[in-house]
Amino acid sequence: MTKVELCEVEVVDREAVERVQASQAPEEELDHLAATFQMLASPTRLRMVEALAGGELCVCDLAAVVGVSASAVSHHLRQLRQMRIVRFRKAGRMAYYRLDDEHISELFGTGLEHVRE
Amino acid sequence: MTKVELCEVEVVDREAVERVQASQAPEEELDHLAATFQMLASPTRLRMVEALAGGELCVCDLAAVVGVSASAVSHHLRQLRQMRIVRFRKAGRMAYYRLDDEHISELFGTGLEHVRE
DNA sequence: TGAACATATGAAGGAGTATTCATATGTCAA
DNA sequence: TTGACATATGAATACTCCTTCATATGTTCA
Repeated sequence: MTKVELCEVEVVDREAVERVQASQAPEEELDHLAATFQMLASPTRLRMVEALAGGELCVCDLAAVVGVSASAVSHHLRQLRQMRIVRFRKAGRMAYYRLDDEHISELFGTGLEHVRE
Repeated sequence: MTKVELCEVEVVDREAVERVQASQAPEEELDHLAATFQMLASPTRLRMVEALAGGELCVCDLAAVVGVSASAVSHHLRQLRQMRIVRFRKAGRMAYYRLDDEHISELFGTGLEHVRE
């Protein structure tokens, strides 16, 4: 029996451990949530989110705001789309992006409050 | 003049770009915010945060809840401490951790709402 | 004091990520 | 229809991160 197994078995407060374990969200939900926060874990993408909080923008203008290439922005936008952080509408050859819902700006705002305090 | 420079200069909606750029948070704040979200971008740390949302726990019990070694948990806790996601009190050789403030569970809750909808 | 223990930390390997470059797709305008 | 353009995407490289293993620190108890 290794030390690791001991540590998992000989908990200090077994009741608390079991209670907390029982209330944990399902694994796929936590994976999804982690992937969502991962999208907000990049200064470039945060700039994009902050920019879109002010209204929709096309890819080119978004690239200008955050100061990276349109290619890089497009790669980021695909990820943000996949995690439903942003959605977009096509208008001819342009694509206008906006935040998906109010949860996103709420996350941004709460996070900013936290780092500012 | 390269294509990238063109794309940065020839924006579609110059006024929008300048307005949005002017309202962007300072760089060090966005870096800090990105690092904060990074802390929430791991299923293991999210489990830890969710566990601590139910009250304080010692390192060993936290390791038991999330199912990783005490060493791994300790490494994570150090990062979470540095970003002020958690704080702790020492009691003899034990260390009891809790969430730093209500922003953290708010972020967790808002994020969970988003992925569940 | 010395052994056992809870926690902390340094180093390292393997996995994942961001950006760039090159190119593809689809749209507009001449 | 052809050329220019906005956006999208695949591949590759450089970079960062998570976990494990080994070890250190500090505390309790015999």
